[in-house]
Amino acid sequence: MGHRPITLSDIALRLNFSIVTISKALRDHPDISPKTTKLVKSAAKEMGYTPNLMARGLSARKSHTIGVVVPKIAHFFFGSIIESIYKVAFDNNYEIILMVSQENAEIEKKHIQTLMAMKVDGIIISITQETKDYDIFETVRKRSVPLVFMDRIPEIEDINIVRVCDREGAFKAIEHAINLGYKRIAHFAGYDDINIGKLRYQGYAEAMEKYQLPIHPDWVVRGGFGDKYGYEAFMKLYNENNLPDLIFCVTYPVALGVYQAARELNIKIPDDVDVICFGNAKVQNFLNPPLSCIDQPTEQIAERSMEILLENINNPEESEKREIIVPTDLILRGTCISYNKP
Amino acid sequence: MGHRPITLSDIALRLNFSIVTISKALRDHPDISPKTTKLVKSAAKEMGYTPNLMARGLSARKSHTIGVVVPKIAHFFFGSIIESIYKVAFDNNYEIILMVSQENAEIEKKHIQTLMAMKVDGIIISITQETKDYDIFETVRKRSVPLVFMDRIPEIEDINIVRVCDREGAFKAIEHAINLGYKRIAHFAGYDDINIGKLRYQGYAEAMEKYQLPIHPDWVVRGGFGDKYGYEAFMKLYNENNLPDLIFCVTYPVALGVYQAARELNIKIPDDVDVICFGNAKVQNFLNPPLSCIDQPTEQIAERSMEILLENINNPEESEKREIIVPTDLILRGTCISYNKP
DNA sequence: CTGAAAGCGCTAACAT
DNA sequence: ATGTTAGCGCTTTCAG
Repeated sequence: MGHRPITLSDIALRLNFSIVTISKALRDHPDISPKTTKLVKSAAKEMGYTPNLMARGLSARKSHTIGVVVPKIAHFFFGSIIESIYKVAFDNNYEIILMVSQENAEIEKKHIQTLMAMKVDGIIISITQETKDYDIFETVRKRSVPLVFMDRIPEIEDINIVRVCDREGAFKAIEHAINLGYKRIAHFAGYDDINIGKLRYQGYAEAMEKYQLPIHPDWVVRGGFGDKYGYEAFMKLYNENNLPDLIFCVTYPVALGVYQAARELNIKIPDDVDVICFGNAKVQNFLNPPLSCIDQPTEQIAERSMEILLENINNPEESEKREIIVPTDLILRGTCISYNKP
Repeated sequence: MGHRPITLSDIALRLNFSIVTISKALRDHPDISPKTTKLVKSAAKEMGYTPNLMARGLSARKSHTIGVVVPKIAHFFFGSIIESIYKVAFDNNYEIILMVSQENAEIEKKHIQTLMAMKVDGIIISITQETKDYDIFETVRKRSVPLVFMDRIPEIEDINIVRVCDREGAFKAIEHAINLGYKRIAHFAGYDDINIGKLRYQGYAEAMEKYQLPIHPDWVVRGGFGDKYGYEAFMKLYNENNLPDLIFCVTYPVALGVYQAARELNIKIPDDVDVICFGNAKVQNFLNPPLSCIDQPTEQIAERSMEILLENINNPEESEKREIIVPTDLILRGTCISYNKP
């Protein structure tokens, strides 16, 4: 069965034109007369022609393909971002080559190399939590492959960045809580050697300082970004008999861990301990009580990243680097909406 | 500053070998002496050589690339499957080209065409809810591109299939509930013109019949697979004053909608109405009460799909089609674990 | 408007 | 063990 795929040459033979004419006609090149163009296109369709994108890319030195590297994918934040990136790419006639680094810096490096080997026209990346060696990004720059960092940003100079305003988002949330009447506010803070961990803590700290509230050191619990860590952190404070009135979680999985621990300990949210977190996910609506949060507009992050990348692809010269900071929104649901502590 | 990428020819020039020798050495071809191989490899590394995968693919007629098409991605089930597919691909030195059809049959068709144009070595697909026209799959077959259908299966003959045993999974869940003492069991059933909708209903119906329980027609509510539909279906039964003792939801988002409606109506789960659903997601652990479900082992689905596809890629001749049915597990958490109705 | 020539970077056959 | 020849399918000059 496996008929050899139809090529330009097949169409050329059939129509008694040269390969070049066929190639041009198919791409609506102004050289070719409308009549010929029409003829060629209909023949191509009839014969079931599909262009060979590898050949086209090799010849044209342009793959019309964008590489995207993210740490994981079965996660609401990245899942939404990726979905939006795909939409923008589709609208702009680009294909996406998605790579998943699995939070592993080695794999990440390999993926970037593969993407360059595939001759993608540009790369969007959210780095892993453990990425410390930034040489590979230097290599990318040397090869002049346009590059945009998204959300998880390394500390290097002169790069394109799209991120949420973590500091301000955290600040707004804590200020809101303080205005409600909260004073005893803890922060489950992740690590501080990654930008989101550091900046969210800063926002928290600034708000506390502005209203002259003490930051109890035991209430800034570090350790991770997942539900397990949220669970353990809550248990720790509980066992130390040191529960605060409100917990600000660095990510929503951390808040999930808090919900779980609270349920097991029969501690009521929001009455006994209230919760708010950074990061929005649809499922927060279905928790009991629905979880309030600082929303990171994934669609905007994706769109702006693609926008800058496409700009860089189309103007390889004008290489002024951009830093886009997307604003956050406070989304109030069933937590952190009133203060009713003794 | 955009140095032209290093090619085989650059290395050949430097080492005074022919291009072919370099090419072979880099791929550990037995023709080449170990000494030369070593020399070439170190030179390549030093010069920062990266192979051009488009050129290699064009020449070798093999892209070492697999196309994957799914309806969506920011969804736990597909997200997990994709993540596993990426892992298997990585271990087997294949790259994944992921396409998202957004539940749109037109886009799906375009994606499949693009994948063929990119000369992927094979395709794994989960079709959209609205895919009715199966011509494109015939085209894929004609071009002898290996193809595996995963989870969402069209009704055509002689294809590779990997899916969960929906019927049996549903049956097991309902049987479990009946053994607990449940009799008044409703089913929020999605649509029945897609395999998962039809088969899950069948499992439900068979269990009810086996234990000679009546299927109240009003209790089989059709309409969709999302949380909105779950919410509305619950509200409908409530307004009709016709709530059952247990609701079996066709997907977990439907169950989320039920949780939301119940909370708003102040109806207690599992005491007033109990719930179980098809489909597992981590977040179910964090609901109150934690939601029991029929687990679809995403890792296995992904692994088996890749396995069959790779088999087909490596033995293009032996084209006997396979149908893999992956077993489900009943995962009991905080719902559907006891019967305590009046 | 059309086409002939050259080459993108690589690999597979066939020498040597 | 190494090299020569011939493409893969397409696009980009450049001539007609």
